[in-house]
Amino acid sequence: MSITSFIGRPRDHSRDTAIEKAAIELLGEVGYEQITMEAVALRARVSKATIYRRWKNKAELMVNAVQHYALCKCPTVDIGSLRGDLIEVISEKAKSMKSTDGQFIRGLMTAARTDGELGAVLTSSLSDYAGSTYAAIFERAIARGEISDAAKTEIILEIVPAVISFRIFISHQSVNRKFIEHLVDDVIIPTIKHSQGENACLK
Amino acid sequence: MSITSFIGRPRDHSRDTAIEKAAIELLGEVGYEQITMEAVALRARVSKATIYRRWKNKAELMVNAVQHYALCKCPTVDIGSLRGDLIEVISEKAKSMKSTDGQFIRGLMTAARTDGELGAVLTSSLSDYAGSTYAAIFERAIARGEISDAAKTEIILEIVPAVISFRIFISHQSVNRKFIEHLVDDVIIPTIKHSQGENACLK
Amino acid sequence: MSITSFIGRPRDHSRDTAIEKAAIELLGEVGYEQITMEAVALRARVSKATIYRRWKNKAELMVNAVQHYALCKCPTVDIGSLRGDLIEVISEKAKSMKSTDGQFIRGLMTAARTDGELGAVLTSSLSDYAGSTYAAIFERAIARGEISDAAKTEIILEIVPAVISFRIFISHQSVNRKFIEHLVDDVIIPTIKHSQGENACLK
Amino acid sequence: MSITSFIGRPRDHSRDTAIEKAAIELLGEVGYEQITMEAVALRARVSKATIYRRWKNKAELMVNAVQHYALCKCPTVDIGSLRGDLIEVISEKAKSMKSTDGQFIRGLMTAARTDGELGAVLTSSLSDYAGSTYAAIFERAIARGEISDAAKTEIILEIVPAVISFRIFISHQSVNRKFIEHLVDDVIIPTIKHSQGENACLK
DNA sequence: TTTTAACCGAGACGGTACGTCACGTCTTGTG
DNA sequence: CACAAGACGTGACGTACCGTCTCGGTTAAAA
Repeated sequence: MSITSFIGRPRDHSRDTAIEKAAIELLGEVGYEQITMEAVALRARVSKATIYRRWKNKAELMVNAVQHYALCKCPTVDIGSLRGDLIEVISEKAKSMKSTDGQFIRGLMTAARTDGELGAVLTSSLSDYAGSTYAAIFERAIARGEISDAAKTEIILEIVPAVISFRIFISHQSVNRKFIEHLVDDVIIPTIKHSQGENACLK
Repeated sequence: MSITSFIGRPRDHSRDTAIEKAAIELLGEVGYEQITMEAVALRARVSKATIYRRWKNKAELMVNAVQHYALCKCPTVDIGSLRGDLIEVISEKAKSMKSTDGQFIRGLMTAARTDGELGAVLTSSLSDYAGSTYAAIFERAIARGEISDAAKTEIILEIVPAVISFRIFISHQSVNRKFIEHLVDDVIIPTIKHSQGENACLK
Repeated sequence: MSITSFIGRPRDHSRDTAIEKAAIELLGEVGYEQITMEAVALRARVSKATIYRRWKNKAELMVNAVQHYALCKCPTVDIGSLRGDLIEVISEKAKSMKSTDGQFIRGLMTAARTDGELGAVLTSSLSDYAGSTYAAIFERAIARGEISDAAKTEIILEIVPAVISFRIFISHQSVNRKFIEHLVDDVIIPTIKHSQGENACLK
Repeated sequence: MSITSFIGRPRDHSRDTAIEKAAIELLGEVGYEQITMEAVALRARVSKATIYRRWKNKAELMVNAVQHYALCKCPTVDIGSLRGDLIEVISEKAKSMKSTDGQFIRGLMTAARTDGELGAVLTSSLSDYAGSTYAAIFERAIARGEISDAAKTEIILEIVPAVISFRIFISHQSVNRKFIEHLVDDVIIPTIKHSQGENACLK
């Protein structure tokens, strides 16, 4: 008398991981549409049928793979000041986005287009991915008294990844130290200060 | 005896337009990678060879098509105040991005991925596309004395399309009136004021 | 303590029959290579493993199934004359071959191709199948004194099924009454008479 | 002003031949269902698409290939007597059927099963193949006066290939000299004589 | 006017990946 | 052990699209 009585040979979930791992690696190496299901299967030491038993096509596989991967990647930095932390973490994100992670975003967008439903699923994973890192920074800034508890920081969580990905994927401009400092000093900080009320200037 | 002397039947440039038109239509209807060169040719009543004589591949065709299309779409608004103009034009852009133009951006991103060189080409076209509209708004605001000549507005040209496209294509959140007002009031205006110097607060 | 002492659950031989029955049915319905082991298993309410525990592959299963099926189908006719009996039984055979049994032959040929060894196995089963019916007819004809004991009838056992299956499966000509009479009157009877010696003509 | 105005690049019919040639060769080498479209394409130095542009599937390709091949293979023998000619040509046919040609027949039957229409097409090709050879033999026998003009030989054209293919493909018995002589002496010759009238015995 | 070379439509072609399907094997839990 | 259920590796299938090519035929500048 078992709780879950299953029937037939159970799926080997280690294969799920192997496949997603292979997919992620290839995504970083060759880019979304250069990826071959054959290649994924080969690298995961798995048959194509086994992949298609789990995901209905390439797009679904890739999105799921990226999701799972993204969820366990939350870099933390602690320079000691809001400005320093922001510049540091944005630099990190930009760097990673330029390399492997960038392929994720591209892959996600392409895949999400095919299946609208994947878009929603994507949202949460990406927000989590981007959000948790910044949230920690703002919390520490509040703790240090740099900014007040009342500061509305949500919009920052949107602006930063948006601007960076736009630069990298669309306008193909470099996201260098100078730009990041400009972004932090002239957009983010003023926005936060403004959100703390008119007296923000008087601080 | 001219510098470029050519012999033979001259290229029919009316076909260029027909092809790009077909490409744009299909982009809006089915999305970048569902587009078939066969389908473009069919709709443009043109042979595939005629397309490939003009563009070296699908990506190039699409990017060029979008460029030409974008350049002739610069909506103008004139509400009478910086805030009003911004809210109005952003609303417009967001609306258009949600429909046909949205496919452009996606198409562009996908296409740009394939050929890095296209990215650069893309940059200018998109900046022009987005930029000219906002530029006019800021100029009028300066003329009205709302903001000083010294205001650094370039970064706004980046933030706005970036944030909007991120919402629409990636996080799939709605870009409604409330959000746009939030963006204008709590990010754009503060950023501009800040760029005018410390005395911005005193105004 | 027996010579072959086995341990564990004994094989359920009722499943052997169920599987062969399913195989035969499907053979008649869809033809040899449209048959799926999955389908056989499903119809026999049996698992694929159970089939493969009994036969080493599809070909073996099918041949065995057909063998067992064939052995229990020996129509008997008794018109009262050699000519009448022959025409009658050939008509019957032809009719059955056109329907279900036809698939058998095709199946057999295909199966036999894969594994040469199956050919031999097949031979006896088919001879038995075809042979026993005709043998009875000739015996009665001998008993009636229509033909002598010395008549060599073996070759007839080969010619009749060969010609009929050739018509049905290869040349796709109809095997009608007229043809059968022609075959009996102008080939079979002369052949038998000839086998009884020179004096056959004198009869 | 041309008689046949065609549109588009014309099919390279040399490829038709190359493909069919490759198919025939492979049929002889590995047998019908071991043949891979990939392998055919490779050997014919052609792409798979080119094959599928001409035939809708493997079966159709193979049948057509065999047809074209069969039509140009009509062995001729001339020993000088009906009996000798028959034994000779049957031996030849049997030998060839056991090797390469045998694969044809098998392939044909398998393929014909899938598409009923192919059966008809097959008929003529096979009759021609088998028929023309025997026809020549009987004509010479008539010319020599061995048999009368009235001899009905059509049924022989059916019996011989039927019996031989039955032996080879179904009952897997050898078609040796002894059997062929038996067939000729005890079936074919008596049948022909019988067809010449009752007085045949008196000759 | 004739030549000439590029243009054009149509579609064949080589290539490559796709997603599907069936075979025969294997791995579970249960009887 | 047998058995049901079904995952798994393998390998062929037939399809789709890309970008190239090869035809017959057209078109306008050059000769």
